[in-house]
Formats: sequence, C-alpha cells, structure tokens
Amino acid sequence: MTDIPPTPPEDQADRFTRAREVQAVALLEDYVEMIGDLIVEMGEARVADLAARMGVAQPTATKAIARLKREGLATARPYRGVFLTEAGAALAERVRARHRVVVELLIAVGVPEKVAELDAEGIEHHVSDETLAAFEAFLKSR
Amino acid sequence: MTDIPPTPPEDQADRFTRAREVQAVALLEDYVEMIGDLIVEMGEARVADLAARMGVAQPTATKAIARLKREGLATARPYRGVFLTEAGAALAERVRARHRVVVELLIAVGVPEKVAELDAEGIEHHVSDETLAAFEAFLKSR
DNA sequence: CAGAAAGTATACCCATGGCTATTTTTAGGT
DNA sequence: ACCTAAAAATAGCCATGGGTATACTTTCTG
Ligand SMILES: [Mn+2]
Ligand SMILES: [Mn+2]
Ligand SMILES: [Mn+2]
Ligand SMILES: [Mn+2]
Repeated sequence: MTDIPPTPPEDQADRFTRAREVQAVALLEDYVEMIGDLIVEMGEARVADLAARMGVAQPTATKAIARLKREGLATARPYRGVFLTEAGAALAERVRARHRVVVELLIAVGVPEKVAELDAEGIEHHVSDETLAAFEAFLKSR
Repeated sequence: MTDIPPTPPEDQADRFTRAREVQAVALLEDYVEMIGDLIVEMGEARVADLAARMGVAQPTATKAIARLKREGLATARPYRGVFLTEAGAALAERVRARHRVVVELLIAVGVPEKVAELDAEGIEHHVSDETLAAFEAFLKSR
C-alpha cells in the first residue's frame, strides 16, 4: 500500500508561475487585437483611438506600442498610425478567435451576454490551447 | 428604422478597465488562500513556505505580506508566522470556493483535470459573482 | 550555553504599466 | 502661406511585483 505522495511545493508553484507569465502577455494580446480592429473599422490605427478604446491615457498607449515594436508585433512611424507585423497580425487573429470561443462558451453555460463579454476580456488570456479545444468541442456537441 | 448605435469607445474601454482592476487584487487573493491552506495543513504560515508554494523568492513573499497587512487582510509578527484577519479569512474562503467551482466547471465541459487546475489559477480571478452563479447552476443542472 | 544553521527582514535593483505636463509635429482653415 | 488646433512624442512621476545580496533574529545542536 503506497501513500499518495504529497504534491511538492514547486509543483504547486507552477500554476502561479504560469498565471504570472500569462499576465505578462495579456496586455500585448489585447493591444494587437484592438489595433487589428481599428485598421479594419477605420482603415488605420491611431494612437488616440487606441488609447480611448483601451481606456488609458494617450502616453500609456504610446508606451505600449513601443513594447509591441520591441516584441516584433507592430511597427509605427512617428505621428503616423500603428501597423501590425506578420507576427502581430497572426497573434491578433488567434486572440480574436479565442475571445469569441470564450464568450460563446460562457453564454452556453448560462452566463448573461453582457457579463460574458466583461469577464471574457480577462479570462481569455488564461485559456490554454487544450482548454480552448475542449471549449470548441463542447460548443459543437450541444 | 433606427440604426444600431455604435458602441462608444468608453464603453468598450470598461472591460479593459475591469480586467486591470481584477489583476490588481488577484495576487492578494492567491496569497490569502495559500496562507489559509498553510495554517490548516501546518498549523502556521511561515514566510519560507509561502514563498516556496507561490514560486517566488522569500523577500517577494515578505513584500506581499506587507501589502496584505496594509489592506487589512493579514497580520504578522516579525520572525513569527503570518495570520489572517477576519476579513482575510473571509476572503480566503470565498476565493477557495470560487476556485473549486471554476475547476469543476472546466472539467464538466471537458477540460482535462491537470489542465483545468493550471488554467483555473488565472481564470478564477476574472469570474464575477454573476458568472460564478451561472457556473454553479450549470453544474447542478447536469 | 555557545556556535552554527536556518529563517526573516532590509536595502537595493529592475521592468512594467499607469499618470500629468510639456514639447514637437502634422493638418486645417482664412 | 501662415497661424492655429489637434495629435503624438517626450519627460518625469508613482506603485507594483519580481529579483539578489546582506544583515539580523531565532532555533537547533553538540
Ligand atoms: Mn483581454
Ligand atoms: Mn479580447
Ligand atoms: Mn489564482
Ligand atoms: Mn486559486
């Protein structure tokens, strides 16, 4: 009869480490998605519009764009708009698709639409590929 | 025939503002939950154990405890353990219950248990009371 | 009960992501 | 064309949350 080995602390720590890593990219994900939206809706992504939609001051958006550039997700020419790189556009597409699935799943299990939209904005970033696949399977099989 | 009024930018911004607010309390929630766990399992919550389980260096845990004290969620006597206040214990209980429900819901929609545990650690903080209620109703009605 | 080991606090460092105030550039109107 | 208004960049501030290195207590052990 073997005892159940107690979970070692560093294993337990993994989930927190993961959550912290996710948090670090969450902002980038929301920005690339929003830049993509603006380009589609407006033909271009201006810093002022980006800031307004993200609910931050304009210099905050400018700094976020600087980070996107560093990460190779966006380009920008001073006083002109912001553009997505290949990588940025690809990320935006994945993020947009995941966002949709998360909202749909929440609605499917009975969350009111408005609330689903609100909560999904934070939840989405923590949804792994495996969880996303499970969500899609669940939605299909209803 | 009225057009559908386009969502004003500041409304869109609300969800991002909310996500940022949630993020600010997420760490506190995980710490109080873990402090509660340690007290139950070990009889006391030591800084070193807390740090190990959270996956951070010891001074990082010490600083987090300072913040918990400031927020009225914990007390601590130097070189002795950490304790929860009434408010801290109440928060820990709510957080623990919510965590369980989120994990169960993920499993219920087909997410593998291991993955559910991982993803839930981040997701839980973004689950509003309304969404939590919907999750509970869904789990009950299966 | 003295010395060593372990645990904790403290002092600094860094990056992120908010902000306001100000400067610089671009765009528009007369 | 010029002047002005709007947009964007820059500078400088703050809090948070991560880290190392080191000092200080407490605890254990011979
Ligand atoms: Mn989001
Ligand atoms: Mn989103
Ligand atoms: Mn958590
Ligand atoms: Mn948790």
